[in-house]
Amino acid sequence: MPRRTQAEMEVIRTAIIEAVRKDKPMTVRQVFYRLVVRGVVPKVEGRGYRTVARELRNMRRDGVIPYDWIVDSSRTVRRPLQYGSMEEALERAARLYRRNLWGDLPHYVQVWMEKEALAGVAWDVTDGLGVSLWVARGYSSISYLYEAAQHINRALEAGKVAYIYNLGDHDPSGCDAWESVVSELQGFSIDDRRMRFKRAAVTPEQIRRLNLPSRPTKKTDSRAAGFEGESVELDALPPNTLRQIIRDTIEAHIPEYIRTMHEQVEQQERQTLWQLQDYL
DNA sequence: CAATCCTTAACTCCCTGAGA
DNA sequence: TCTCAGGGAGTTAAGGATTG
Repeated sequence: MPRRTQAEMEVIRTAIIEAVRKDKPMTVRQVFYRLVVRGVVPKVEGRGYRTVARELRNMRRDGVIPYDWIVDSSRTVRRPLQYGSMEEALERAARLYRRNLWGDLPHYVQVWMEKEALAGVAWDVTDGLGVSLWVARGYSSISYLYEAAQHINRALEAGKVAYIYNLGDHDPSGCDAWESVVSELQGFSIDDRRMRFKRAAVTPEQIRRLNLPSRPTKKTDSRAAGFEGESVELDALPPNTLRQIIRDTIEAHIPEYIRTMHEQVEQQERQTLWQLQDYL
């Protein structure tokens, strides 16, 4: 494959700016997928992802794209949490106070995502509904699965039924990676009869109903044998549709009156925390 | 039966060779 | 000739097929 001409690169750069301006802040991979869906770059590492990643870096260095339009969610800072005063600590506690919505519900819910790129999109929803979000990053690690299983087991011990939902690509590796999460979590479970696993996206039904853009299934994928049809990226789902799917999935476990009551109690308790400052 | 290679995701730096 | 697109290789965690 010959290298691209400057004119061709200019087309890519224009598409990048357009995509980022519309959906910022985004990860590099999100931008890459946007361009793949639009057919601007191929879905290959070398001439696709890497080109987008490099151009994004250059454009940020050149000041064409602001640094805070692009986020790197794969690297985090560990920094000490410190307060200037007790008032400050109380203020923070009041602001961040969250009452456990699930305490009185008979179900426990976990959401699993295949890739980090869309965790930011999903987090808004899962966080708001008090549900943990687990990002496997392709195939999960045994350590991560064990940790998730500890949370599930605590819920099972409390007599709850655990619902574990998955969002991932509809491709051989994506489906297989989820299968492996299911079997590992079952293996760690103290009672796998009270566990329910469900793929929330991408499902063949969603591909048909939402007319999602597909790509040919990679024949080189060692798991391609036996996989039916075209592959569809989770990224092919519009962000708002993805959020709605997650919201609907979780809210199915929360009766409306419980939620209303919960919000009222939480508000009162937060108020109490604010008032504690008067005693300092 | 163990080693090797390819697959998933998200990033980076370094170097080569083709386009300007 | 010189710049820059793209390939190679690297970090972490895995599974599966093939090779020796």
